[in-house]
Amino acid sequence: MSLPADRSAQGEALSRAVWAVLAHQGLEKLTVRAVAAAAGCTTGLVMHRFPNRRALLLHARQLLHDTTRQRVEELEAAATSPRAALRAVLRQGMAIDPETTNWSIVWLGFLAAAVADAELIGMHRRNNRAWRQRVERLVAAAAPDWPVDQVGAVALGLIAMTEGVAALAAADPAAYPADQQERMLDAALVAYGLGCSGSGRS
Amino acid sequence: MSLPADRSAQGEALSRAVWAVLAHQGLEKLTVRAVAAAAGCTTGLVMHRFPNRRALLLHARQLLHDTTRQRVEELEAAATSPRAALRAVLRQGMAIDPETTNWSIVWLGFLAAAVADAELIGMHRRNNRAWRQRVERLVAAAAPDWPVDQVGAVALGLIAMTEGVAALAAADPAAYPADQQERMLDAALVAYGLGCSGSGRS
DNA sequence: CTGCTTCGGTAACAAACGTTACGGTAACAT
DNA sequence: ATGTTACCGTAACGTTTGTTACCGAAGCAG
Repeated sequence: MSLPADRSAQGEALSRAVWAVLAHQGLEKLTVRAVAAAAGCTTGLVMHRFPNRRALLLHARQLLHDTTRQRVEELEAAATSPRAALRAVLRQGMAIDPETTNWSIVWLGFLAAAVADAELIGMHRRNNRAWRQRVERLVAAAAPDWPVDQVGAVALGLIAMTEGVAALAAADPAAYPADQQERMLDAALVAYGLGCSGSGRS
Repeated sequence: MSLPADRSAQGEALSRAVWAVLAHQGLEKLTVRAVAAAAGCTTGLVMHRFPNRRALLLHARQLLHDTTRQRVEELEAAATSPRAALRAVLRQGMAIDPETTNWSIVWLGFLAAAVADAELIGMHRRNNRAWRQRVERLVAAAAPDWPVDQVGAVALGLIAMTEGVAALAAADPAAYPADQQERMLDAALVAYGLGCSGSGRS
């Protein structure tokens, strides 16, 4: 496993190593040496690329957000209807395959690390508020005649539900298989009056 | 701050110190010395009460579950109707005051710590599956004529929603005030057809 | 070929960690 | 009063942590 020559690409590779350690070894083992080992280099390279450990974590956190936002925007652009867009965006927030499960674990790790770090918690709040506004916009587009507070309550319910099931499924994949998560999401969308055809529900 | 003389009460006090450190300093600062300082004793007492740090964490984790279960059972017993019981039990799972917010942060910390600890993740799964069965039972009691899979999907949605909003509110209390969480819960219950009178909704 | 800069690995540092060993004190039994 | 036991604070152990300093190799200019 060799690192890329480009400088910013190295920072990205190191951030990916942070995600890998966070997903497989947990926050307590998230040391500079473990990240270096996961990236296939030594601690020297890590400390030459970032001034200290916190800067490495902050970069990895921001890159995680940028990556998910880009993926979400692609999903939203590819959707054929507002309700399909809402469902697709919410769906990727759950833990329905090994990749999204990993992201959920990493997300949990960063959240736990943010408890004692003002900058990390600030990044979380900025990113999460943007995420919330996006879902509110999607809900409003899917139900144009709803009053504002209903849009807010339903969007909050959907956000919390996907975030919560992602955490639960990440911690216990056997008890929360992908199809149960999808049924849960579709049942909620139908109950809220936001069900969309084409999702395979009877 | 003096510790109680009774032996098991000391273990409980130390577990409470674990919660305090986890809530205010985060998982990364959860050291034996920090716990001892929070409990008002030295590391000697901690290591005489528990064989090692992991045993301390495991005890604190189990005590957290036992405490919440007891509180939930009291709420359930005090409810006047199945739907009121469901709502009361779900409500306490959110982060609607400083106390429940603290518990959410502690819960997140244990979940993040469980990533690399087989015993911690086992405890989480046992406890969470019991919690899920309880909510499914409450949903079935609140809607006796539902088929089993609908009970499961709705219960999962409610569990995930409260768990998720607790995490979100714990990380950003200003953006997720208590009344928004309650409105979210009531909107979901009404949408699922589980709304109960007396919750103050118009 | 020689000098200079850039890069990254090696080794070491102080601090903090979990854990262990020891010592002193209080309570109880005899 | 004396021996015994339980209790817990003190101090130290070896290890691991983040961070720093140093050193050799590679690339380029002259």
